[in-house]
Amino acid sequence: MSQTVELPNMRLTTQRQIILEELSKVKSHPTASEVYDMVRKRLPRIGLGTVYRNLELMAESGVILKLEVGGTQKRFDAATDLHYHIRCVDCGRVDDIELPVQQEINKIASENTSYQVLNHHIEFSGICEQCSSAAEQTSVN
Amino acid sequence: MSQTVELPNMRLTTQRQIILEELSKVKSHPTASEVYDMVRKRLPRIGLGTVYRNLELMAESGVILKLEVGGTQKRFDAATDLHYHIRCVDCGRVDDIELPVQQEINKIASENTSYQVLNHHIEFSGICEQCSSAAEQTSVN
DNA sequence: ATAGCAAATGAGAAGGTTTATCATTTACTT
DNA sequence: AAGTAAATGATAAACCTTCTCATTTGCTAT
Repeated sequence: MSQTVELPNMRLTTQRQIILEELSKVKSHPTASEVYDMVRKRLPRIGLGTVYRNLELMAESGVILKLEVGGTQKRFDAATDLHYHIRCVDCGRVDDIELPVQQEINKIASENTSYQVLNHHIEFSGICEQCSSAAEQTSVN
Repeated sequence: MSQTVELPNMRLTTQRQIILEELSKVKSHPTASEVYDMVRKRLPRIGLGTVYRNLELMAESGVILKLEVGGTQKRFDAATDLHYHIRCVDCGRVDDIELPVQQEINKIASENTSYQVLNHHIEFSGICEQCSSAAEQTSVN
């Protein structure tokens, strides 16, 4: 069943729908250009600017999540519930990590800064399975 | 007193020394081009590439810290002890935040991922004092 | 001291990601 | 079904970072 998606204050264009659909399909955290590649299979004439514009707009309105994790490119996530991420220092891929959300540390942080604390994100870094086994292969020689 | 700085496997060039000195002077977490501006006051003919190259090299050898926090630019920090950061969502400035380092969560994370966990970083987001009071000014009208 | 050499620099080009511009198209209102 | 503002596609521009290479510089071994 396809549920109607809430896109506040924007028109429901084909492009927007398909961008959101494609992003929702994957569990990875694709970059804008990866989303562009996915969407282009269904809408070959879509412009890269349209993808950027809509990812940005949807992130602003809270429909999706923009991850400003390490690496050069921003990544996007259709799952908006708060969860943490782990990034491979070798290949740059980003995965979710299961870890109870520590909502109480916002409070602790508030007591130690002049900022008005809004949120927090924990990013782990490590080496993913693929890169780990690839490294083993090459070191055995 | 000026202490001799350890720069393993690299020549002690004037440029490197001054880049490190200038970075050590500030408590902020400047971007490469901000470091470039600071250094250029003392070495007007230094190239931007040299600044990037050396910040990268020093980060690799652990002399300084490269922060891959949110926003488009990477930031650098002369303090290499593990500590957390808070970033202003309005102006992008980054400050240290006092918070006991939760080294135990690396272990918890390890039990919930196929990655080999190396490290973690917590980034808070919020609104800094300046932006907060600036917003108050404009809303009172 | 100084000659030799590899490493580092400076200047510029090039690469990659993201944003801006603008004529044309499209979704929505009446 | 017509009108209107928003969105699109194509392209250029902006921006950050990395690369290239001739020249300079720091270091080593005379």
